[in-house]
Amino acid sequence: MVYKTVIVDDHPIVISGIAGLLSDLENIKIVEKFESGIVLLDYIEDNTVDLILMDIFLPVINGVDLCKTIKQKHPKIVIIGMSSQSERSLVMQFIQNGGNGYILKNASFDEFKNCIYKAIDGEIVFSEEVKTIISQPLSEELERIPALSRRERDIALLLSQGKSTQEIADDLFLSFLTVQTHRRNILQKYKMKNVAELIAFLLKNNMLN
Amino acid sequence: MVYKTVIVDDHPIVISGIAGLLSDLENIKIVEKFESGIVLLDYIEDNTVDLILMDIFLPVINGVDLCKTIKQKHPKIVIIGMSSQSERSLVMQFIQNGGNGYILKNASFDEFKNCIYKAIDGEIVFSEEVKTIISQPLSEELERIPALSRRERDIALLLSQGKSTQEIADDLFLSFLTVQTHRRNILQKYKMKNVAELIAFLLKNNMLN
DNA sequence: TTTTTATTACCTGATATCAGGTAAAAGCAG
DNA sequence: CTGCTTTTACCTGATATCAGGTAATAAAAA
Repeated sequence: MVYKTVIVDDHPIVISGIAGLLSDLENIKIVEKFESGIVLLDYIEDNTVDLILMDIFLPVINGVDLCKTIKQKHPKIVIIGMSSQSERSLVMQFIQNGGNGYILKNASFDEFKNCIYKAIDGEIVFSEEVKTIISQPLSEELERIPALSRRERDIALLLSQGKSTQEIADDLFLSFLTVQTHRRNILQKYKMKNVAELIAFLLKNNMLN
Repeated sequence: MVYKTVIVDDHPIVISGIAGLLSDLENIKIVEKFESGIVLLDYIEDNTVDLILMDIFLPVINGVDLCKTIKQKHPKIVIIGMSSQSERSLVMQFIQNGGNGYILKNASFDEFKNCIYKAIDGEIVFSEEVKTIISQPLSEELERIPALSRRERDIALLLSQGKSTQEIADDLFLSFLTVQTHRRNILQKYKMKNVAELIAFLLKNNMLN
């Protein structure tokens, strides 16, 4: 079987580079190249596509939303995201929105080739550097961040569920004033302005649940 | 090379089941079986371990935290998470904390085998059902959830950064009262009690960024 | 073109949060 | 056993949020 492949990138140079790399691959046939996601959406309505390689940073519509939209209508199309630099949360978001893999553009020809074949085979794939990015926080971020105490975690969790100070006090059989103290301590510990920023911070750092 | 493997699960029956499955594999040698994460942490300080298969729902310390702790000191150990049922966010959290793969316990022998070999080979692997779980929201959740309008998204983003109504108004060159209206509309749209719950909701559903 | 949705804006009052200071009892670690 | 951290608790005042209602303009969809 030959996989009909589309490349989407707003840099023509990158398109031709990738096209060159892929031209060697037997069962990958590049049928179209686009510089915009909107045009791609039109195209896949009228044409069969098996594989899409797309830049994540696109004008108008970003890669994550584009991927989501495509997968809703065409779940069988294999979509691999690409970018020059990246960060953990972006990669995870892309995968959560249906992406089948993520490759950094500095990946070697072999990496590209392997990732593409494995993705077609139904796996979720990452290029080497992406793998290290995904499990990065272990060495840097997390060591600097102080942990929540048990009680603080309880309270933060209830805060994330929309509970007020009074409701939390009732839930945990504490005084209103005690919960207030904990709240203040948590905000000070992480130098946050208010609960909104706090919850965002805690969730992004996986410190709740 | 033979991979020294440890199984951690609080159900003895599951341990023996997995041990049985793995006993056929050539270069996988099970050196220990634990029912608790704490004991495992002690063990790996004094012994060489190459591969860990761990249940995610463990007493005392959960699998995600256990994985994080192990990877901080021993990044080279390959860790695969397992559970009977699972949800998207849990799998993503496990991977973000250094996990090399995730398998549902109902996976076939072949799936187990393939995932383990690929993980050892440096890949991040998921069993079939996990893959479907990861990219699920496309069909169910997301269609029910109304989208944020552009302006609402701007405001929600600034809220998640700890900005007050007045600061947001200044940032976006709007009236304080306008921002207040948007805030109320967003809360009503998703039936949230306050910003804390809202931010938690939006982040969990990838509706910010 | 009409209708709907989005964006902008104002007013009021009740309630909640945030920041300041203070402090005692319990639990853990050196 | 003696510090250190955690958890508990109280007081006050300034500021912010939330909920109620109302409404005009602009933009997009029907």
